[in-house]
Parts: sequence; structure tokens; C-alpha cells
Amino acid sequence: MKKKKVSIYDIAEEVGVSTATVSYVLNGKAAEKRISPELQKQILRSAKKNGYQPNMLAKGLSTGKSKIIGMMVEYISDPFFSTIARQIEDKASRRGYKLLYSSTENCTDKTKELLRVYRETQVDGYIIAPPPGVEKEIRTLLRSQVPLVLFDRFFPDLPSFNVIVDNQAGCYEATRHFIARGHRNIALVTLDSLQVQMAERTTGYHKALEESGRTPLVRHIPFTAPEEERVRRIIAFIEDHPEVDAVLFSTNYLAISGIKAIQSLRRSIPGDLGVISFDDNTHFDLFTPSITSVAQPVFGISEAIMDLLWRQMDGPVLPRAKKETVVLPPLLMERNSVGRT
DNA sequence: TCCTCCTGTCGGTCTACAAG
DNA sequence: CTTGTAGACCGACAGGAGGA
Repeated sequence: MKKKKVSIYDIAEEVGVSTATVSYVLNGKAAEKRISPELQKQILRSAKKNGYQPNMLAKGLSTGKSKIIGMMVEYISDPFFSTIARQIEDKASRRGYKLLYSSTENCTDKTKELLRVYRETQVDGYIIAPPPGVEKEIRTLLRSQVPLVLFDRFFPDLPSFNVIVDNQAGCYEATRHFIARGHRNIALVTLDSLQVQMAERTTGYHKALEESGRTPLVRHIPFTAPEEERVRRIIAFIEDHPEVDAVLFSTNYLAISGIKAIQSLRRSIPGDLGVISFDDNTHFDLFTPSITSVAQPVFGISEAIMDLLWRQMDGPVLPRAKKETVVLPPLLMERNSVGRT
């Protein structure tokens, strides 16, 4: 025999009060509503005895809030994104919010579909690392005044709250580091993506090379290419360019593919090729040799995201504060994959 | 036999108001 | 004045009433 779930109505009946009184007591509004301490005690005791669990669906029906924050990242399995998601989940739960997350796979159509699902789920806030092509949908969300924060990349034309890392400075520093260590022909392996964060990384690389009067060499890998194809393309690139003595990879998974490529060519890191990865990976310090990287400050990123989100959720946003981009500095993690002197 | 309205239902929240 | 309550309401949907 299945027992019906306990509702505030059952508690109200048992204690002999109205559901309103039960609701006030269970939501900590007893003092505000001047419910007597004795009655409060009775209600709390009855709730505990019957194992009362609030019905979130009903709560949402009444308040219009789901207490759910929707988060979309490129791949939740990516260490960068999963670390941030974990920290955000932690901060959200401290305020009674749950996190719903999905991977966009950087695919426009999938993201549009996810946005629809999130809207139907009535999420109270959005945290999105948007793929290209969803500008219109994001604009619609902004117009509807839903709390929203974009991170990792954003659309410069949209009046949104954004959190990004100074991508240009990160790649600039990395390239300068190669130069300072005596590398002469430094290549950049990046994605054929037009998104701002990738463009910025490329710009940083170009800037550092221009300053030292060197010629840039950029190889674009399709961002839709699976792992094997990425490795194959990087192998071909290295074989085509024997003069290259250092490679900067613009994402951590490109770096992993690159390291595989270099190993399969039986070249040594850093003897034959210096390597730096933009974006760190939890295991880079365990590699042989350990991999120098430009680390994104994940803690600072999640902190900034939640600051911006709570600000929107806590109160009406002032019109002139409708746009803000927090730019955080990346950090060069010097390890052993650069070489030279 | 359809189809279109209409009403009630779910579990909470909260305003307006009443009893003592 | 203190303490507590009645009942409208939220949105989606099932199911009944009644008309064509």
C-alpha cells in the first residue's frame, strides 16, 4: 500500500491550524507573521514526525520560480568546464538552487533546442558558454529580463553580462615565453572558429610575433573534427613544417591531440618541439615532460559568474548596468615542455 | 460521434480580514 | 493589538456537460 505524500494540508489538519500558518512556519516567516512560539513548535514537530518534504512543483506553480539555474557549456566532460560547473553548483546550493547542466557540443541547433527545454523547465537563471549562431536566441532571453551570464565567450553586440579571460594577453605571454627561451619558429594550432575567444587568442599570438619581427604560422583545425582527425592534421602540419621548433595550442584538447601527434612522429618535447597549451588540464603536471600551460583562473571565473548572476536575481537590474564584461587575467604555469634556454 | 467549453484538481503562497 | 484564517491564485491538464 502506497502512502500519499505528506502535504502542508496534512500537517495543518493534524495540528488544527490553516495551511497558511503551516506555510509561514515552515518558511521561517513565523516571527514576521507573529505566530506563537508554541504553535511553531507543534507545526515543526508534526512536519518532522510525518517526514514532510515540500513539493517543488507546487512551490514553483505558486511562486513562478523553479529554484533551478540552467548551465550550458561546450562539453561538461572538459576539465575546464566541469571544474567551473562544480564550483557554481556549490555556490548555488548554498542559496537553495539546483544546477541543470548540458553540453552544447558547440553546436548551434543543439543549443537552440536546449534553450527551449530550459525555458520550458522555467529555469530561474542562465549561465551559458554560447556556440556561434545563437545570437538571436540570447537576445530574446535578454529582452525577457531573465538573469543571464555568458562566459568563456560572448557576443560583442549584445548587452549581456559576460565573464571572460584575457585571451589575448594569455597567448601573448605564452608566445613571448617561447621567444624568451630562444625559439625561432613558433606556430599556433587553433580552431577554425570565428568566436571572440579564439580570435583574441590568435591576436595575442600575432602581436607577440610582430613585436619581435617574426613570421606567424597558423594552422586551423575544424572544431568539428574528431580526435583522430585532429591528430592526423597536426601530424601533417608538423611534417610540412620541419622548421617549426615550438607550438602553441589554443585549447587543451588541441594540445592533447598535438602531444599525441608529436609522440607518434617520434619527436621529443621539448628537445625537438616546445609546447604550450592555452588552458590548463589537471593532468598536465603528470605528463612526461610536464606541460607548460596558460591556466584560466577557474575559481575567479565561477566567482565572477555568480556575482553577476546573483546581482540580477536579487533585484531589478538598472538599465545602465545592463552590460558588463569581467575580464580575468590568465596565469602562465611554467612546467617542462618549453625547453631551450 | 466528435468537438468545444467549462470546472475541478494538484500543493503551495500570500493578501485581506476576523476573532478574541 | 495579537494571533491566526479564508480563499484567490499560479499553470497544465483531465474529464464532464452539452451542442452540432
